[in-house]
Amino acid sequence: MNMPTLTERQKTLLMLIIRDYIDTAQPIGSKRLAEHYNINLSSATIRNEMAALTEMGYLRQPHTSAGRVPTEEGYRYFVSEMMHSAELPETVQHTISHQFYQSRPELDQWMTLAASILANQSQGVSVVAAPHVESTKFKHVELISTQGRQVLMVLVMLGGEVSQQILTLAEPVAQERLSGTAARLNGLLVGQTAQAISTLTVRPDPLDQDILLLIAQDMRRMAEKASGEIYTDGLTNILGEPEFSEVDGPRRALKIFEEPATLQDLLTKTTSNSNVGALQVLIGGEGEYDDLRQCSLVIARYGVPGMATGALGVLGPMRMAYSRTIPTVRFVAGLLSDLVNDNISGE
Amino acid sequence: MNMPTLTERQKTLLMLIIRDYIDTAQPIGSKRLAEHYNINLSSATIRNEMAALTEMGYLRQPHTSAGRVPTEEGYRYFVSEMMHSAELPETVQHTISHQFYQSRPELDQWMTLAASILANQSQGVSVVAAPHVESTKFKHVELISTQGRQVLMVLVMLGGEVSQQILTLAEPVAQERLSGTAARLNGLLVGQTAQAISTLTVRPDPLDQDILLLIAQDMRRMAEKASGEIYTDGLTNILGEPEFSEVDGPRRALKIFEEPATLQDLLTKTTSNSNVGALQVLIGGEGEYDDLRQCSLVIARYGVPGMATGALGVLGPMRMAYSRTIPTVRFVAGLLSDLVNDNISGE
DNA sequence: ACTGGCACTCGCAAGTAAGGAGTGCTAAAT
DNA sequence: ATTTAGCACTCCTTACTTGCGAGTGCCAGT
Repeated sequence: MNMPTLTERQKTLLMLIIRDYIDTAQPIGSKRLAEHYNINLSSATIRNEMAALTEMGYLRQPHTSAGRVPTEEGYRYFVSEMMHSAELPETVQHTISHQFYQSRPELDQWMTLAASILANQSQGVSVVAAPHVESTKFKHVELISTQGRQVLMVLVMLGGEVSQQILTLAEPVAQERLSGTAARLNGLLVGQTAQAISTLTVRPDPLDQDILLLIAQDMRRMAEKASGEIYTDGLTNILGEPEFSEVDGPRRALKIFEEPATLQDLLTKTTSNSNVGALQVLIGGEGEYDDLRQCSLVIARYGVPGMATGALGVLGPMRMAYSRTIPTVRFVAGLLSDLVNDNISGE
Repeated sequence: MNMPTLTERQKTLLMLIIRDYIDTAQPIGSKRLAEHYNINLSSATIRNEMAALTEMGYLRQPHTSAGRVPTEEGYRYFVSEMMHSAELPETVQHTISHQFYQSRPELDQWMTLAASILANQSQGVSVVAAPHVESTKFKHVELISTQGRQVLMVLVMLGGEVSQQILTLAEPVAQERLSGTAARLNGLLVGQTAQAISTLTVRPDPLDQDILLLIAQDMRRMAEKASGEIYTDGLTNILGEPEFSEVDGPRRALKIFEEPATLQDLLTKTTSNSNVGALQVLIGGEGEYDDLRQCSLVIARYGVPGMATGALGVLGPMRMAYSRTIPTVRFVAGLLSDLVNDNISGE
């Protein structure tokens, strides 16, 4: 795979071909190209250039005498060229922002909305992973006797997340004793991680130790759960695409969405080494993900590094509308970052 | 559509044909039938009976000279005949129960598990709607000052559900005053519905009234949200079915799953007039749901009537494995009913 | 360096023919 | 009266041709 420089003309031609192919899903011929776009070139010249581009690995012929189709390498070139120039129209930006700021200020509302917007704008399948709080730190615990041996435990984290759980104790405990335990633990645990908490020993009341362990356990569970929440939308969008109607390609691609673990893994792994705000485009599974061979994935990480980050992206056919998808993903990622940021600093 | 009685032989034949068609997805001919199953009849006799069954509307010929295929009416007969006899094998029952009782005792775990089991057993798409608490009644409120003007409000319902929310007040309020408000409201509101609460007026502290309104609002929101949660699994199962690979049938059917509102509507409407435990089979959309024309839906309501009920079901091609799906849906519905029941009475 | 022209390739659509599965009907057999 | 064997008929399926056209590569001319 050599990487020679393209002449300006070859570049223009390549971009045209790919754009056209993305629209029509059909091999692009030299004649068609010469007629539809007013480049002052004859089909013969274009043929020569096409031959060169094919030689270089950017284009491919489905069969001896058919038009050209972009290769994965071709798409990569296309994307890298287009990446910086693409911006979402201002009106669209406003519409999207508006939707976010007028929705209820709750995480799952935002996630659902983000998934919906991504799917609609890109006409692909969207995936949004809820922000994962990177260091869950204790802030406050409250113990409330509700009925008999049952106690409601409310746990507040430094990030602002709250978890509640109903405990069933071995024997009834009076509210005063519970309050004492809570007060002592609050004094002791502020700012600690689950890890640290589980190694502590506390004295006066044996109940304290029990509750402490439950707190550590619940904090670990939260960390797990928060990172597991995945929102998705637009599953039906890609079913209509021609490349999916033939073989069982869609099954293999959609299978990924049925296994949250795999998906989660994919999102975190591919974006873990990239910064928030940076955007990554995986074309054709990049040789690693076999189930995504015919697909492309545009993903980005969002959130506040070191505090809470998540990932979001769009899956589509390799022939996806990158020029629409990429700016949308970037914009929504930025928006969510802002929201997460507001949320953390505000609470 | 006349509804004549079938002879015993016609009945046997019809059942055989449908069962075979469900397996093979191909029109069933008289010869094949005579050879594969050892009924002591010649193909000619079978042909006569088939003609009769066709006449009565239970079978259909795709074209003049092809085998027979069941009509919707045929499937209905099949289902109604099979309904009572079908039981899930004990070993399977145990396996499933086991999975439930060893999972974490949380609602969303159960829902996910139920969806997963239904999808796997039936090889269709499963839908599980979380139980909707029919009368959300107040039990307890707790107000905890966390930081500055921010207050954590924890709301416990009679059914055992808990909701927490962070309020931002106009000005900082001391914990003592919050506790006073909480105590007064707790005394006043126990057992009341959101509806009733929102009409009350409370005196001593103006803060009381504000909090009261927030409580009512939060209770209404909870009621909404609880009924909206839908879990689904096995979306890719039906993509492999031959009836979906041709036209855009799958798109139309799967579209339903993209709009939670529609789905919710379908589940509640079709099961609202049936008792918990009763099972309903919708074949071919029953003329009402156009998007489901080629599909069947097996649904059941579960839970404790008057307290909390939900719905669950399986969507598949009309040619679905009813003999497996129906008992599974029934069994899982029963299981979830027990779990909901335990949950309500236990807390 | 570009373009017009030309021979060539090969997929695609339409048309044709053979094959076969399945049917309905009739007449004979039980 | 019911079942069965036989037969003519229908019409889908498959395979095989054939012609067309889009597209190509290359060469010679501008």
